[in-house]
Amino acid sequence: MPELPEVETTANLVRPGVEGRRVRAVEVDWLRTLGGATVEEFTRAVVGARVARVGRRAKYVRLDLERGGHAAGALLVHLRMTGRLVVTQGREPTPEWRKVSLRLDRGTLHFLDVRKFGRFTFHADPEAALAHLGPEPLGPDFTAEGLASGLRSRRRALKPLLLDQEFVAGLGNIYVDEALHRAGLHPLRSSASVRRSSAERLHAAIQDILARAIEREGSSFDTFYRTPEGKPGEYQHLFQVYGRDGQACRTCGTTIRKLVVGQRGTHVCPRCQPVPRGASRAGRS
DNA sequence: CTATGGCCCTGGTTGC
DNA sequence: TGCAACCAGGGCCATA
Repeated sequence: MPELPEVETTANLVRPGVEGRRVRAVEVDWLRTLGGATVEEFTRAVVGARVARVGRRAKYVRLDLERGGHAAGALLVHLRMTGRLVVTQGREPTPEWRKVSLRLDRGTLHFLDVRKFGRFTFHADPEAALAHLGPEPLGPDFTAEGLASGLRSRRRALKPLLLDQEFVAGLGNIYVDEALHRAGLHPLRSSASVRRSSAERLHAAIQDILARAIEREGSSFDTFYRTPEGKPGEYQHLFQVYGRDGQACRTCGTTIRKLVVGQRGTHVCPRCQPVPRGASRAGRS
């Protein structure tokens, strides 16, 4: 559930404590977190490297490594549902639910993950590992024209298509529901049927909602997501539909309904987002 | 190409 | 009060 705004916030907040630091040692409590590498392989790839840069691509926090001033692969951290990154200093105790730690020449980067779905993986060729991802929704490659033609060229329900990281990278369940509501589009609406004007509204909604969520350091929808400073995000107070099942739509007063679309809890305002005729009937309340 | 369903996980919530 | 059942869900995979 950490989506683009939460991942961006995480990268921004751990950056000062990590960028420029050298990895002295690693600790691994849960092997699957390494995504298939052995502890020995992971250790060899990471220990002795310097973290040259902390960034974000899609829902990944990316840590670029260097050795002797030359690129030496990257770590890709995917928070999935309950992953968190935190930096501790001195002899602060190891935080609860720690799965992987990088002991740095100053401080320690910890990856915490209650549900163990997250990944903390090394890639010698990070570009190849990220090659399948679609455009960044806040980047120059994500245009209204591109979105409109992308929707037209597919025949999928809007919600699963927007969740597809190959189509556009970084959206998850919460922000898709919010963006579709803002654009007045039903999640089961066929992508091919979306008119140009609606595609433009959807494009604007995605960009505006993500930007505002980043400003507020993401959303804390459950007890797990916290910024690396330990604070909850603030965007959840601005949710229009997500988690508002049974409450009144802030736009029109109609009761918000919860459906299931593609196995995902999905929130709609029946009036703002009219049910499309002929939509695949995947959704039920 | 598109859709569906299972799997991985465990803390918090719900129902009896 | 106690406890079992259920729920959340991103990405990946197999199947239709």
